Amino acid sequence: MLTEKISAAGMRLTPQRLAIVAFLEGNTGHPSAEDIFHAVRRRYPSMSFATVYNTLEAMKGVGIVRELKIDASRRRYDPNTKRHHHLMCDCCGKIVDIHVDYRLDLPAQVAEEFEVIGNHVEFFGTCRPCRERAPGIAG
Amino acid sequence: MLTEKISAAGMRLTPQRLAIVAFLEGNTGHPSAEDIFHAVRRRYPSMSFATVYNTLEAMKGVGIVRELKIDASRRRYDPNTKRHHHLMCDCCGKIVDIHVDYRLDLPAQVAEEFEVIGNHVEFFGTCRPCRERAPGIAG
DNA sequence: TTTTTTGCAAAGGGTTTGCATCCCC
DNA sequence: GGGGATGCAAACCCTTTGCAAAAAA
Repeated sequence: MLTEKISAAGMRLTPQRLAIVAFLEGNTGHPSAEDIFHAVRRRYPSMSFATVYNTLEAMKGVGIVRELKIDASRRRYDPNTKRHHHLMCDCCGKIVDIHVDYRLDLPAQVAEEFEVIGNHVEFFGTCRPCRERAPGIAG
Repeated sequence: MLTEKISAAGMRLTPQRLAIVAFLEGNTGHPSAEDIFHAVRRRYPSMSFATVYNTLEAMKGVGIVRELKIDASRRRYDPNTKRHHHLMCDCCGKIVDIHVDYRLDLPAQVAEEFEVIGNHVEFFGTCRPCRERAPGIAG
């Protein structure tokens, strides 16, 4: 449970955080801060953007969520911290998880200059619904 | 030359575009719109952000430049359209090109649902200068 | 009680837009 | 000359900040 990770990290368990965590737990939709804000606001009408961003930043720092840079116009958050990658549809923007562990070695020359901690692969292309909706255009 | 690609694409060759292109040609620094704006403005004091963004958007649409999403707080642009990947230093933010052609196959189940057009790998870690500057902290 | 967290509202930074003018082709 | 491109300024969107009030531990 994410809640356990939060208190284990020394973060306080506030109802707002519990609500945010409840929304994120098992969520594979890669929600933005606004998505989270609106979803959580239904239960906590006083919820503010500041709290959403504060909480996400704190959880990010403790490794509970991951910030995705796959969308150029907003940050998205992923509660799945297991190593995985993403595929984004150029047409509808849908983001899909891919659980594959690729072995990606750097050229020796580069490896000398950088100590790699991790990697992330973004695939881009078109999803089947988009292809079927607009054949020859979407792809 | 990028200028040839511009006119070949039916885009007009304005002095502003030539200046932007001159700055981008061979530039491996992954500049942001603001970087481009300031660099070009030295020669063309009337240059506006609108023109920079218009031009980048147009060039992007024609495949002359690529928009990088590696930086969460701003878009960066890469005139290198050859297949390559990037490594970003978590510490100083430096972005380095990696010219490797990885073979990344999707799981069959995913491949049925998505037609992949391309991929991009982001490595994150620490560059040598950062490690030497703050050993044990930076990495 | 102590320290963190919240919520508001305003500010900040990057990007986009509307529109009159300009100028490449 | 015509249609695309420019430049300005304002608007927009997402994110961050300051600070007083509230609440977790």
